Amino acid sequence: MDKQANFFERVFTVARQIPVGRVTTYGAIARAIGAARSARMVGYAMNASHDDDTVPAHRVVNRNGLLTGKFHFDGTNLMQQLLENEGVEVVDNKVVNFKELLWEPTVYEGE
DNA sequence: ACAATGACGGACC
DNA sequence: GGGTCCGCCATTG
Repeated sequence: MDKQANFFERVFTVARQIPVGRVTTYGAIARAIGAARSARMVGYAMNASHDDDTVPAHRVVNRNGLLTGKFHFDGTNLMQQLLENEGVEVVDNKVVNFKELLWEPTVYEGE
């Protein structure tokens, strides 16, 4: 469990650094925590983020800029609503100007 | 310990 | 350009 919390904690730490009105990808976060090939785990960690409301999981999308995780939120379009609320335009479950809004997290150098 | 799964990503067709 | 398959790696059954 400790290990798990550690892994998720890395993801949460980086996710919290995502500026408002900006988005990032699972792969970007994965690299930031030193697990470039664990992009799926990032999404998995996001699933656990429900326990931590300090993690803006709605700002995390896949490499396509598609709101893949929107289905995991309470509402069907809750994720989109949150993004639009922050100024991120979303159309067809996809982030508009995704490339421009894409924010690359800094490498989390814990310890 | 083994097999299946998954909020991804890249390679391949 | 679009659809499909495989690989990654931690979590869960």
